[in-house]
Amino acid sequence: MAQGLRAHGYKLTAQRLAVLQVMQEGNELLTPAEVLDRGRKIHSRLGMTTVYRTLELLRELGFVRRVHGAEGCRAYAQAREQDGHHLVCQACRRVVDFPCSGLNELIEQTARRTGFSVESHLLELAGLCPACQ
Amino acid sequence: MAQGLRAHGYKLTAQRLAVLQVMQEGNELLTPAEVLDRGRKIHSRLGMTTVYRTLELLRELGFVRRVHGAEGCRAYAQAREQDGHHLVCQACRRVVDFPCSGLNELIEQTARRTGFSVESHLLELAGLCPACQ
DNA sequence: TTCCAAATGAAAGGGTTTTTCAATTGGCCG
DNA sequence: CGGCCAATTGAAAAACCCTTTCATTTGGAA
Ligand SMILES: [Mn+2]
Ligand SMILES: [Mn+2]
Ligand SMILES: [Zn+2]
Ligand SMILES: [Zn+2]
Repeated sequence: MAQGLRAHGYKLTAQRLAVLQVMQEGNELLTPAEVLDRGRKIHSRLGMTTVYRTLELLRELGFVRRVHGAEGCRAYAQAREQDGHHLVCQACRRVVDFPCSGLNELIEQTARRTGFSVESHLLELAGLCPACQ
Repeated sequence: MAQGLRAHGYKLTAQRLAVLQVMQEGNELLTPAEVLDRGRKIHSRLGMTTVYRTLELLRELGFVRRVHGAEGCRAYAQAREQDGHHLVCQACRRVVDFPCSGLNELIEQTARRTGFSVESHLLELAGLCPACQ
């Protein structure tokens, strides 16, 4: 996945590798402040600005996805599934991916009924993971 | 809809009526700042704090819904459809509602596969309205 | 009317995100 | 290998957004 950065012409800096590692290690939802905390344990010289920039970069490359849950509106989680969505545990913030399938019918029907062209969608599920139920 | 406030035991203040009217008049996405601007034309003595409080109140009562679109993460739009979702025009910010049907299968399948219990979901569509296409 | 809990908003507080810009550095090239 | 330079970084400041506080006002019941 670090190779993905190279492949897109981005430099492999210690800061980016630290953020990358943080996002790959856990499977919880992480705020930028939490990514900074964890990232500094890997590379002590890491600034908040870089965390913000790197998370957005990883998002553009499809390595992480942003989550707009109840728990604040800016959080990130690893994107395991290509073109998938997140299901978040409300208790422990664990995240799992699920594939985006079964939405097409709803989207097409809505487009037909409203005359809109649908360009993108945002779907998130929240609930309780097996351990927290 | 003002009656809805009364029915739930809330006072009918000029401020609440102004916010209510603003949300009912247009069919665009509105940020709290925009609601304040428009609301002040109806009731000049209206504060930002009250706008925030009233929008959240109207949301709890189901009269408006919050939208987490690309265009900032806090915006509100009138909820015409009970238990529906929003489809937003990326160009002019016009909003239409659509009913939430056809998601159950996806949700149940995801719950089964992950072991999570799904308590809530967030779904938004974005695209271009007929006029903007 | 009188009365009071509910409602309001100005001001202050607090946290988050972005901008700026001088210093640093990854990686290409000779 | 060095040298070079555009890309990258981060400290500081600015901008932004939202919430809390609390003295004052007010809707509506009695
Ligand atoms: Mn999808
Ligand atoms: Mn729904
Ligand atoms: Zn859990
Ligand atoms: Zn439009």
